[in-house]
Amino acid sequence: MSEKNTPTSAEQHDDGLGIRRYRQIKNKDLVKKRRAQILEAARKLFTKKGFPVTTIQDICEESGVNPGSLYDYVQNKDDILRQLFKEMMGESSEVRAAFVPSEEINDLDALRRYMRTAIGHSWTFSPEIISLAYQETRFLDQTTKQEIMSADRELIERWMVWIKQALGREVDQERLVVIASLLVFIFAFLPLKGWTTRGLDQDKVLNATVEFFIKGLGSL
Amino acid sequence: MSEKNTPTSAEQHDDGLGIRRYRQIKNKDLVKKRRAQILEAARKLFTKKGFPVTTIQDICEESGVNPGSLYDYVQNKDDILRQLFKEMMGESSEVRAAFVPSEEINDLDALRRYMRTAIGHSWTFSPEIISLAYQETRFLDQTTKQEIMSADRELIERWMVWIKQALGREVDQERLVVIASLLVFIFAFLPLKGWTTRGLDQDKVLNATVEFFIKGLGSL
DNA sequence: TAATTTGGCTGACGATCATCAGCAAAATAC
DNA sequence: GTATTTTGCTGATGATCGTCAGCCAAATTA
Repeated sequence: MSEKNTPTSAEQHDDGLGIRRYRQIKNKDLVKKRRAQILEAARKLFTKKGFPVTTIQDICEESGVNPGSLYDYVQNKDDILRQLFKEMMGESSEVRAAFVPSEEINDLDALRRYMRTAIGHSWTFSPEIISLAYQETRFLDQTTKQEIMSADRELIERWMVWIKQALGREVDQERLVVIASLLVFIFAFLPLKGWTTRGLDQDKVLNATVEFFIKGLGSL
Repeated sequence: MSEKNTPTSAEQHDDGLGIRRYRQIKNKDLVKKRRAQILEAARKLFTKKGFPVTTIQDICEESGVNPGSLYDYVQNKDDILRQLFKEMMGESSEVRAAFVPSEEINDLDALRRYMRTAIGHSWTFSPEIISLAYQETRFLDQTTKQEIMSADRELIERWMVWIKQALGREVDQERLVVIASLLVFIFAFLPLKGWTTRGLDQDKVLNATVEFFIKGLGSL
């Protein structure tokens, strides 16, 4: 990633929070608070401008943390992106857990209801996070990248199960994969193209999308 | 965009090809050739690494053009991205023109056939170009960005017409917009997520996608 | 209140990058 | 074969950015 500008610093300590520097901040609550500030600002900026063009100074201005202090709370710029993803992954798997359908999905109506909740949720909750996840992935290390990919895959598999349950019959597996992929894909990417649906109200888009998908299942 | 590192150069000329420098290359064929080299290399690199992290040196290495010479053929780094888009837009509108359906789309079968051609084509032809178009848009100036957006919009409108013709009846306009948008969206973005469909052969994905869409039209 | 610790912040270092001036080499003209 | 134009390329310039050492103030402790 950014191999540049990495002077070697002598006398580093490890505070168990992942920060390495010649001194450590003792007040853990403060560390948490500042780190949260930094990540929040970074999320906003990375989303808007992208990781590489966002400067540490930008982050400092947006978060109110002084450039001199910033390195007391995060390891380096790359670390900020990594932390952000950790947070997101945790968040979104929590969310996903919370959004395991509250009812058994045994018919199309149940599927429809759940789909509406799930899509609606993913659209309103984290448009920018998702955009971040898919656009800035390339700047992450291999492991984090793979985590994201497997999360995606897992989600696809869940939808395959739900769809099959809703239809209540055996279906062509290969087609099922494709459709479930399209579904997850739409979830993730529509926020990115907010301008596509500009002028239409969210609710109508949501309805149209859900009905379209339900009908589309007829191809299975 | 990159407001940095822009020393003012005295005594500039304009060669009518958009290059401004203290001297101009006389051999127009050479200019064309070198520029093509540069753009080809840039396309490859921007696609793989992204615009901001690709350095001029990278482009020089990949293209074989010397860093000292490069500025004889393009204005600056931003210009390279802009040129690339111009090229792509020209290319793709040519392609789109060529792919105006060869037959009247008066029923679902004709639509199905055309959809297969169009999607298949857009998937095989320019996965990386499309990725470029959508991921690096934010680094372009407002005008170029708007060009792209309106090309997209235009395409959506065409599909709205074709779909309506295929169905041969009046349909809910708002839903139609959504579906056409989804279609164009899928066109553009699936190549990006090549890994989604990894392990499945293109042809099956294509079939499943088309059939899914055709069935989905039932929601109109 | 004095001594000590802890955190905020100024200023600087080293690295990289885009850009280009000026010279060497090649090509062309004479 | 010399003179002149045209292109290739070395080397430098200015700007920015990530990173951090070290000084100062505030807070805590004694």
